[in-house]
This record gives sequence, C-alpha cells and structure tokens, in this order.
Amino acid sequence: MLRQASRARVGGRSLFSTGSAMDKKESDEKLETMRHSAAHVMAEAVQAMFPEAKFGIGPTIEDGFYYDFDLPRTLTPEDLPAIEARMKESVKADTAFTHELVGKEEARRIFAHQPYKLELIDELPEEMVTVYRQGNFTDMCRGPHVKSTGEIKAFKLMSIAGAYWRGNEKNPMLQRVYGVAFNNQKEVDEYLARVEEAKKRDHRKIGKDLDLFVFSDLVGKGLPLFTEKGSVIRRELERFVVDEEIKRGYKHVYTPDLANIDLYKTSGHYPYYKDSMYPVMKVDEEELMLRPMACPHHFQYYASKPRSYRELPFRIAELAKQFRYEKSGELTGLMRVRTFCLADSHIICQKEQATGELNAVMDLIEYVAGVLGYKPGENFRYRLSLGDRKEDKKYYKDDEAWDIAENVLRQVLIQRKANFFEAEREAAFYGPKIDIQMKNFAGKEDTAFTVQYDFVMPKRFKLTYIDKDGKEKEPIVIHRSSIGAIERTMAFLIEHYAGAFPVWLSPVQAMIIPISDQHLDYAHKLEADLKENDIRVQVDDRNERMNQKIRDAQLQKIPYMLVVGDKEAENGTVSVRLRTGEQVQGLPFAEFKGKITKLIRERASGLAL
RNA sequence: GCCCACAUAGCUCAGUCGGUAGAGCACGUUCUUGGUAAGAACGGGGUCAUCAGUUCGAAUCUGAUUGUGGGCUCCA
Repeated sequence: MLRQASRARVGGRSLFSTGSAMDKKESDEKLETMRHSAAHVMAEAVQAMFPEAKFGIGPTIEDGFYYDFDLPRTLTPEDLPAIEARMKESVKADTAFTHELVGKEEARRIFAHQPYKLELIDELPEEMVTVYRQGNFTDMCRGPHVKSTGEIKAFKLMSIAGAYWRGNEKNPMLQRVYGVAFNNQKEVDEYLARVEEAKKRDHRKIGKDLDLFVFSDLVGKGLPLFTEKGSVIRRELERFVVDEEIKRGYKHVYTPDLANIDLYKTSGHYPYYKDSMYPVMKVDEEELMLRPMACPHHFQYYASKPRSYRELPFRIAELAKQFRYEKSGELTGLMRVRTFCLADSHIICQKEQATGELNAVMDLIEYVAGVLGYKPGENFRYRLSLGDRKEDKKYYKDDEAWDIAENVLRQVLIQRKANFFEAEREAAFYGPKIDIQMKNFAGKEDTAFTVQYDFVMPKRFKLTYIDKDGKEKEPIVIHRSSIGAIERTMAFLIEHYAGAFPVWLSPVQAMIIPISDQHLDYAHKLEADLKENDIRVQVDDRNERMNQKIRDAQLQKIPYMLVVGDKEAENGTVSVRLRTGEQVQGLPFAEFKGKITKLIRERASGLAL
C-alpha cells in the first residue's frame, strides 16, 4: 500500500482547502487515519466473504477511501449492504489495530498468497516493512491507523467500479469499492445531501431541462447538437471572446478543419497521438484527416512568407473546430466530446518577448474568467504542468530548453502572485504549460484554459524571423486558449450558474406575460420594440393563467418577467418580476429597456434594475 | 477501450408470477380572462433502445449490438 497509497492520497486531497489552522490540520489527519482504517475494515469484511480474495491497495481519497480486490466473482451493488453490515460488526467488536516491523523475507511469507502484495514488497526500497493487523485481516501498510476499529465513526459504501491494477490498462482489472467516512452520521448525511445537490447542477441534466443541447445516436456519441437556446449561449461566448481578442491585438483567422496527414507528421503530433486521431481519408493521391489540433495550420499561415522581427509577436487566433477520437468510455456530456471548438491561439514571438506575452495572456484569461463569474482560488486554480527529463519518449529531448521554459512560466506565476501548484509529467510533448483547473460541482477537476510554452514546433516547421541584424532567428510559440473549448466552457458555466445565466448569456432575456389576452396587443408592441433593440424577448401568449406563465418562466430561469395588464398598458409601464423573486411595479417601459440594455452591454453578473 | 449497472410516451417514472402497457408533467381542443411559482374538462401520443433466441405467448427470461451512467485508462 505504501507508495501508491501516499500518491493516491495526495491526488485525492481536497482541491481548494484553504484551512491552515493547526487544529484543523490535526483533525484532518485524524479523519484521514480513520478513513484509512475503514479501508482495512472493509478489506476484512471482503476477506470474510471471499476467503480466496486477493488484495490490491486501499488508500484514502477525498471524503473517503477505496480498496481494490481480485475476487472469484464480480460484486454487484446488492453486495454492498452485506459488506457494510460486516464492517459494522467489526466496528462494534472494537478490535485493536496492531503493527510490527518485519523483514522483507518475513513479509513475503506472510503474504505468500497475495501476488499483488508480493509485487509491492519486491519494489520497496526499504529493508523492513510495517504490517498491520486487525481481527483476521493482515495488511502491509505504512499506517498510521486508529487504535481500534471502534474509532471508526460513520461510513457508507458508495459504489463498485473496475480499476486496473496500479492504474495500468495492461494489468488485470480489479474490483474497487468506494466508501466515504466522516466523524459522525450527520456529516455522512450532509455529504450525501451535497452529492444530491451536485446532481441537480449537472450540466447534462440542466442541458436537458433548459433545452440547451441534445445527442442523437444516429449522429454519433460525443457529438453534441446545440439547440436554438444553447446556440445563443455559444454565440454570445464566441462573439465576446473574438471581439476581446481582436481588441488585444490578435489576428483572427479561419483555417480548414482538415488537412493532409503530412502536416501532422511534420509537427510531430502524429506518432504521439495517432490513436486519438480520426483515420485517414484517401482522396485521389492525398491522405487527409480531420484536424485534432490547429497549431500546424497556424504555423503554415506564419510560414507563408518571410517575417520580420517587426511583425512579432505574431498572434494568430481562431475559433478552431477540432476532432479527437476519444475512447468511448471517456465521453461525458459537453465536458468531453469528440468534436469541439477551441478558442485557440498561437503567439509566435522572440524568446525575450515570452514573459511579456505570457503576462498579457494571463491578463486576458483572468479577464475572461472574471466576466464568466469565476473567482480564482474558489472556482479555479493554476497548475504548472511540468515535463520529465527522464522520459524522452513522452517529452521532446532538450533538457536545457525544458529548464528555461519551465522557469519562465514559474516566474510569471510567482510575479503575478498566482495561487498555483506544480504537477510533474503533465506537460505537452513540446513544452510545459500553465493549466487553469476548474472544479465542477461533482468535485472533479478539469482543465478549462491552458497556456503552453513551445520550443519544439518552430524547429519542426522551420519557423524563423529576420532580426534587426539581418540574421534569421528562431522564435518560440505560446499556445493558449482564452476561453477554452466552447463545449467544455458551456458545461462549466451551466454548472456554475445552475442554469441561471447572467442576462447577456440568457437564451431568453425577458418573457412578457400578458395578464389576459386583452393585453396581447400591448405585449406584442413591447416585444417588437425590445427585439428592435437586440433584446431576446418572447410573449407568453398561451391560453394559461398568469400564475402558470410565471411558474414556467421561473423554471426556465428567465431573468426578467414583464407582467402587463390594464395598468401597464394605460401608463406605458411594465411590472417586472426578477428571477430572484424581487418585483419592480410600474416601471416605465423606456426605463426598463435602458437598464436591461446597459446590463447586457456590460455583461453584468447581477440582475438588479 | 476495460469493469459494473442501466435503457418503458417529449420529460420524470410505475408496471406483481411471462398473458402484447399506465401515471404526472409537457402537447392539442374547449371552457375559463385570471395581478406575481401549477384553473378545469376532454383528447392525441409508445414496434417497451435494436436484433436474435427460449416459449402457445416476452416490456418481463437468455445472448449479441447500440446508447447512457459510475469508475479505470486517456485527455495535444
């Protein structure tokens, strides 16, 4: 369990926990010890049910623990209550955890029938290993553990899943049982309630409820269709980011969604990623493929003629459709799809310009994140994704260039006082990157935006510029995305706002609700006026009561409901009900129009008129 | 791709022991013209994911396929 356990534990750490107080840290450690012991107790229960069980590892993770088993039959969800019941007996019996330090030879004897444990023993650098026992269960484990099983307060087994031994898909698949554990039953209940809340925010559910996107088996999996409403959000995001980038000196272009395979062979992408590229299409003598990335296209634009140092930084940007053959099991709603549109850019610049450009990119990203309502530390954090000098198969071999590039990125983060952490072996093959990691409501972290320092592609594509001194020099490239993949960003946004978007993103910004059909004329007059002013408005002219119409508009999370009856038609006013429940009676229509227009133009996050 | 589970009306779901389907919401029509979260009546709507098999008979049992979910792996 040793090393794997500790790695898994770090990986499973609460992402944005900020608590640094000593007592909190201590109670965290206590809780973690208890969770780890719960994993052992679960293993004991499984061993009692399946004496021939082979054990993998059983570390703690955020909120709980898991243990991997190799069993004579597959577990089903119905097995969980039985395992849980045995665990509870064990807790009730309050048996002591004991441990001893033994030599490797002795350990091999103890675990003679446990092939996975033997494998771990063989790889341990230490000569002595710790062996923990409770009841009839013995495990190799660094510890620590609770004194006795009675200290395990409250837990619940959550799910069964397959997991490859040591995370390698070439290894056998073990059965993993996940559980959560807390200090008391109340905390377990609260955890379960949080899980339920998260489900309500799931972008797949809200996407269906609010009719934002759909999938079709005939079109294919991982290929979303944006509905009229979803397309409004997408269009607003695209307009926003294109306009903003043009303001900031980007050259916005269109390049083809497919290209000759030689392009990706030249870039070096092909051998690294051919498994996730779509197969080649033969057309006459050409071999074409859907592009899995846009970088090489942009480089060909740059390379179309000689470039002077005066043209640098050369910032090429595109809303670039890309196609990746993600494995079927990896697809998830809009989070992970097989075709997506990346707000992509490649900044070709001199090495000395890198820091300045990186800062400008970070400014842009932070601006965009701010407009979307994301707060640093709360909704996202930075990850400095590093290479591995020893892995020259996975990463381009040039130790010095890696050192320089990683340091440039690190310095940018430090100077900006950014809240970041470093992650080994998360770099691209052509260089390190800064990833903006978003946490969704299910607690999973995903890359939203990325900034990469690339010292490889200029060589591959022989990108050059003529410097002041008339000599040809090699630039570097910054790959970056300002708003990420539109699909994924929409998924994050839907969950972030739980479907209650700011006005500028709302598919329908105002719903006009006539009190009776005598007020339809006035309602349609207002509708025409607002539409003329580019406000997305509808009249609910169904034969329903006003209450019903308000309820429906409310469920659709439409920001403003304009209730109009005799009073309003007479005075040229509207009675506004906000999505928040707040009401503004008798507001002159012109005033409403002015205020909503302003909120939209400013991309305001609030609704207050 | 791998492990496990799931798939019934547009949506959320029920359907007992194998005897060819039901509710609520949504939709349509009519009545109702109602002042801030569900007015009423009636009606239309399903090859029970698909294809095979077992059976006198399959939504129900078996297998395969497709899709979805939770994990694993992967994520340029």
